Amino acid sequence: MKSELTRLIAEALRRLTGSLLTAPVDASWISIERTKERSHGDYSCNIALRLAKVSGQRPRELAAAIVAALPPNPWVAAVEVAGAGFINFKLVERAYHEIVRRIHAEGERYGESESGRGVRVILEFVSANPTGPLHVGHGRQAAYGATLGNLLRATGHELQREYYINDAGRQVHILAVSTWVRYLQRCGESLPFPANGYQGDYLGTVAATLLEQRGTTLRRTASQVLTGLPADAPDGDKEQYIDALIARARALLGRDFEQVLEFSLQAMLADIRSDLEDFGVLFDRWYSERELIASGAVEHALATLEARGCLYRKDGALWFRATQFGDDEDRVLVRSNGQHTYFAPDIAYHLQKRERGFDQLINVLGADHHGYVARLRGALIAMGQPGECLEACLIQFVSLYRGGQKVPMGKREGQFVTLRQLREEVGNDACRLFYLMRSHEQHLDFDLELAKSRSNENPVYYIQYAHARVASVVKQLAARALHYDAELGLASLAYLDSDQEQAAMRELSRFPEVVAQAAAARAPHALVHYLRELANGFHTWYNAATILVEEPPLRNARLVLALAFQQVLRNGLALLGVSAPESM
RNA sequence: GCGCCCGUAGCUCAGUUGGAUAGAGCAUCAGGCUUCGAACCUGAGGGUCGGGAGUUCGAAUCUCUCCGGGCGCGCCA
Repeated sequence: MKSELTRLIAEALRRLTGSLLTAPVDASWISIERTKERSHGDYSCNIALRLAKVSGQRPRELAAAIVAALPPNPWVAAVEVAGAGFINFKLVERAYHEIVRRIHAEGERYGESESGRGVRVILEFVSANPTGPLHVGHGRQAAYGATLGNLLRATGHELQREYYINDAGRQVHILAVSTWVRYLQRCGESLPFPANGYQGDYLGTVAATLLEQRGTTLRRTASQVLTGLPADAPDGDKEQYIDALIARARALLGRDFEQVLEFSLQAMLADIRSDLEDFGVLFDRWYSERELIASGAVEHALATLEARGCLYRKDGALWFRATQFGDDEDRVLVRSNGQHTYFAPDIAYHLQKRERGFDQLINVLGADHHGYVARLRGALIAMGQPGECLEACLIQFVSLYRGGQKVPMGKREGQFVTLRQLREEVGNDACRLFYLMRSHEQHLDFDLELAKSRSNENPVYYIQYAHARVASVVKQLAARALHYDAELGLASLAYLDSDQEQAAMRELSRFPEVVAQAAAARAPHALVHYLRELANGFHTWYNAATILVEEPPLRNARLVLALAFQQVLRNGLALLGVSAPESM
């Protein structure tokens, strides 16, 4: 409809060119918007206001001239000039009946569009280090990424969803040694847990399983482990200590060290995967950093940078000239000890994403990673890629509140709340919706009591209830020995002439635009707000009108509208990953 | 110190190429079920859009500045 009206305006402007307008007007200047207020008609155009300046006309006079020059159109019932010079369109009723028919015909596909056709997108999200369970912050990224993926698919993008597994590097060695210390403690050895180890209780469980499977074959005495090691924090340096401990573990365990590592890693990954799967968060591929490294991708990336003269050696390390590409300082890629930093494989991974043919690289990241974006983009540019192809969606932090009190979440002390705990406490539906309710750019206060409450204070039920209410009406049909005649209903849409019904059809027609806009703006929360308004429209109408009336045409017309509501609610909830119950 | 994000009703927040009288939910107050589910609906009160200046027909939105909060600035990941 918008494009239809844009065409009308463009045609009118063409007719005025040479008389009122000296130069042709670019079509991109024409914007058609939905009116906020019913009295302003259905759509509005501000072109006269925008052109007033360049053409030297008074806005209202120009608007009147444009209106006079508009070609006739069967969908437009009335056009008028209002306010400072807005051109308002009122559509014929049939235009809205058409929407109801479309929803009926398209069913679960209603809302989809082609705005992203031909665009290949790789969406990387969560990608949490496999060194512990996911926490509530990851949960927000998971919900956001999953829904953004749904929105991108719904708008025709060619999408790949990936989880990048950081299964190489120092942190997995720390994971292995942390598990081993827990294991030794379980064996009865008395030794302290390293300050820089992974503190959470979960490793105790992993160690217990390890003990079951391997018996005491991995046991070494505390003095074997500790003798000659530097002091741990707070007296010494926790980094030096953990590195020495890792070296000692390797020396004492030999090849078994790798097995402890692998065992711990797989345990963590299994936990993360099942957690996400239970949350309805799916990936097309789990991409292993180790496999990436083994494939030679890092050498390839370094060679690409080298060939472009973007590397240099200093203090025995290999540096990337990041400052030449928008970063604050140059970055080390290969340390003086020969080990590469985490940054090197990351560059390789993103170069490879481009080489796999993706146009857009969307990364969903925690807000604390924002400093990292410029660096990565710089590297892509340095390797000859367009910097705009990388897009970072930074997800702000989550605070949990219980009864007005902030729940302490210290990751260091291992007392953070896990995603699993949160899901078990409030349920997946409330969890997904609460995560997505607010703009991702906004710090989120997650109220546990509110999310759990089965009351009118909880927005989750408001939307689901509207869906269930329609199902309930349909069930009533049988109880009253009536049946639903879709054909009759669709032929009787003119009976839907109340204010609520007119407003309902207007609201329903917005859905594809909302989906497209939410996808384009990477803003799933816009969909939540729309669904709330849609549910409000339904509840208002439901309270004002009786659906199951005597006259068959009116009854079936209202049933068609009710089912259209239900369809759009269901489609929207599906995009959010929230269930649409028939009863609750 | 430098950089990024945020500041809108008592509380939690929408408001994205600058548009018409700044909107929701919760909370508060007043109403509505012998009728398809009251987990609902109707109405009311509540605002210097953090302060100030600028840009223009028009600013919550853009620019500058100040104030206040969050986060990031490693040969850690």
